[in-house]
Amino acid sequence: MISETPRVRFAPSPTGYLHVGGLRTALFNYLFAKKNSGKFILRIEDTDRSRYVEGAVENLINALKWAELQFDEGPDIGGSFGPYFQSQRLDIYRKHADELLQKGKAYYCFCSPERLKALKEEQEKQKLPQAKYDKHCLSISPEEIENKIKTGQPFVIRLNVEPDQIIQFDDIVRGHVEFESNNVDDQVLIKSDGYPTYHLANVVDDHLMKITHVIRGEEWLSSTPKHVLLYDVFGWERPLFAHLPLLLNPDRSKLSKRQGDVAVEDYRDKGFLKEALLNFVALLGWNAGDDQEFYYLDELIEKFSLDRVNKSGAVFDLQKLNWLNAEHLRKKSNSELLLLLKDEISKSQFKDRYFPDEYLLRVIESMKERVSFVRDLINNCKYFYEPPQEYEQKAIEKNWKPETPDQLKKLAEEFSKLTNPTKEDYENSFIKVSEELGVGKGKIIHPLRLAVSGQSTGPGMFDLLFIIGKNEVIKRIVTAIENIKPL
RNA sequence: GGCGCGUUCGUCUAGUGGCUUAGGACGCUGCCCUCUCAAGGCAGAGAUCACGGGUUCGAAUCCCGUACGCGCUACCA
Repeated sequence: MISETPRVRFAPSPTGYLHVGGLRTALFNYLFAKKNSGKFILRIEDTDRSRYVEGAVENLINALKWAELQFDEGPDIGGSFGPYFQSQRLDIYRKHADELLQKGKAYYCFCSPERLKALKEEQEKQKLPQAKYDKHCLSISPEEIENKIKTGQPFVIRLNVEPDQIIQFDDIVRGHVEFESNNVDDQVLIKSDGYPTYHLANVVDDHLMKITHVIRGEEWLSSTPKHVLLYDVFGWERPLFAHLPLLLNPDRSKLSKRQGDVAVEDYRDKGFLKEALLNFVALLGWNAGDDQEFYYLDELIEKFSLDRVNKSGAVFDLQKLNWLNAEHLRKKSNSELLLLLKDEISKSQFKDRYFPDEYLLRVIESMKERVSFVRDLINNCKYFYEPPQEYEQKAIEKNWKPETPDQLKKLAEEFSKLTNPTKEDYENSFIKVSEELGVGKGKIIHPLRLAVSGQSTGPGMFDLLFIIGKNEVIKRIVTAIENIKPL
């Protein structure tokens, strides 16, 4: 056994933001660790200097923290297997590459990019089944190597893949997988800038950090034979592999920026709740085998298992995400929603206005079943925050009759007689007036709604009146009568 | 091109040889509830389980082949 306690890692490269596919990978690692009382480690794979992005690591960590996927070891919190930035472990990789060099399992290569390019073109022209490096530098004598290095010739270190081998491993998700070593290229291990490639770095680090399960996206499946080879050549025990199905665009290609939002930050900024995003992404490629679709994080931990992960890619379906968001929002308590709403107000056009908690709580109670996002608690019912700025034209045409102004005037008069009216008081007054006028409820209720809210949809009429309050209601009725001019 | 992986309603999926006239969810349609919009309830449309061969008394489920899709094929991760 490698270790009693499972240790897993999420190893993103800092390219600027956290991809939702990355979030799913992080989540599965996290769930697996928590479920099995293991450790969840964050490691930054920053070995490509040309792709260095300022602030990317901070973004990554912030996104993970936002989602509440707290890691046990990582860049900003440390741990006993650090450093957790690969760029700070260069000497380690070099040392291990040297070991391979000594064992004859790796070799220096001085080929120029031009020769490599020409080689590839030549191989393609000859229609060779697969294009790979021709081991040209394997035959250079030790003296010559020493000389080239001494004179400052740039070099890389390549893995010396033995031909005619069968490389096999068992993937937790996909079962038995095998490759022929003839199809595996002599992969560069150390680049000419001295940095390791992913292949070397991830194997060395996973071993040194005692990673037991490598849970990552399917795009890595094809390079797993290289990794397996490295474990064997170092004489290390291999971790278990689990390759997760890809997240897909609607056209079934790998989820990409070109076809919509892919950054976790984008979804956060659009107002998605972290609970909903996590819940949604958990269901992409995994299910517990029952009909449950609504989950909180702790339930996911409870039910998660790698052997219920699917093999085929999953389309990222926004409609279902929206539904889950509404579902999670409705399940939240009003006081929880109050905090979120106040935060949203502070970012809205009403940021300078004051609304008592008690008032907002009423708004929430009346609206929570009707919205999908916290910000809808403002945008779908602005009339709770300011008088109607305009009146829905279609509703005017449909409900504003010549006799309406008089009827509403009568209602306003009746309302003005009330002191501290409750919802029921409004209703009683309303019934009284409609009886006196001899008109059906619906004949006045729609114009009333229009006058008070400017809209034709919303919470129950009497809730609306109660929340807005007597004086304001009367004021709005008067304003409406003055301003609504049917065509 | 090579190698690898995959293929159940539009989408996410259940299904591991008979319980399946293939179940659920999102979305869609209709009805109910109702002052509107939602929520909720009910109903409906929607999958010859990619295709073709086998194995078996019996296959979405096992085997083989084909097609299609996707991934990888870098001194990117």
